[in-house]
Amino acid sequence: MKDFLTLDKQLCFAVYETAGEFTKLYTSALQPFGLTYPQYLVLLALWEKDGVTAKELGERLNLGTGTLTPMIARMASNGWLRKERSKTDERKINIYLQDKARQEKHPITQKVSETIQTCRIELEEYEQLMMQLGTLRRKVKGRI
Amino acid sequence: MKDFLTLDKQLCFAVYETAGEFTKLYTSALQPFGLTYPQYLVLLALWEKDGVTAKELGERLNLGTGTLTPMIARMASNGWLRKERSKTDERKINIYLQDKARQEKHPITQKVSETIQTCRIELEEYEQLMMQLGTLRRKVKGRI
DNA sequence: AGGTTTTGTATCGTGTGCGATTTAATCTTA
DNA sequence: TAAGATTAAATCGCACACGATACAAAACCT
Repeated sequence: MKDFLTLDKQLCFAVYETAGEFTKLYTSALQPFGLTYPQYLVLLALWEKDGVTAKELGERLNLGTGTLTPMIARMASNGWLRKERSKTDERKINIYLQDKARQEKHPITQKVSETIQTCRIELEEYEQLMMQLGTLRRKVKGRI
Repeated sequence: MKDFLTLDKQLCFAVYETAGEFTKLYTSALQPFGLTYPQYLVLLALWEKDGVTAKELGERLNLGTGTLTPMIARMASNGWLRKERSKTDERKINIYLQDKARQEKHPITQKVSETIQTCRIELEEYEQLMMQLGTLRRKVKGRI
């Protein structure tokens, strides 16, 4: 416990660096489609459930309106999605995929899948990490 | 292997989210000192080895000049560090800690250490994660 | 119903993060 | 040694990411 600072430095940094490497990998895979990594995460969320409000999307992705609003605007102007003010509650914005996003789903996911597979991550490794990162994330989040 | 896309989504997102939670935790711990999380990482690197060039620092932190140059400028104007052009090679910039950074080292690391300890991360968990993240990072980095 | 509070978005300012370009200094090599 | 290549920083443009603030619509409340 006495070298916790050194250790801590390494864990926070390990997560920080790994996230950076993922961003670079996905950026290169997505670049041909004119998508950024965070935009791809938005598409992933919408491919699972379309027509959600900005708030729901933000909760799903852990992003606030300060990040999402301009991002949604960019993606709308690039033809990926469409904003529509809710009829029943004028405060809400519903977000819908456009045809382009539905049509490109397979090529995009195919390309990403191929790219990820070149990393040769073992299934066991994958599952362990998912579990441990989940535990870690909950602990870190719970403390704030 | 057939649900790799779904799994993949979850791993990249798990790393992405965890990094975000760390950022929030550190941001709140460092805010009293007027430091951001990336700036704290710069200090950590310099506390270990002072007087390095911008390039060395960038390699240590995995950051390019487009990120580091303005960050160093901000930290210099906030009194944390000092830039000095190398005498022997005028292209290089050496970066030195200022007194403030040396004096505040203990209070800062103390506060961070306390904050991290509230997460109650087990040593075993910690070491496993460090190892697995290292492996993952190398695999992801190696593929680009 | 009308005032208050809450809620959902939008906007703003600051700080990363990155690829591409630029500039100046150093190194290479013919 | 002078032209060309390489290297180290700086600069630029774009896209997150976040906290704070603003604002309008809806809900709440006697």
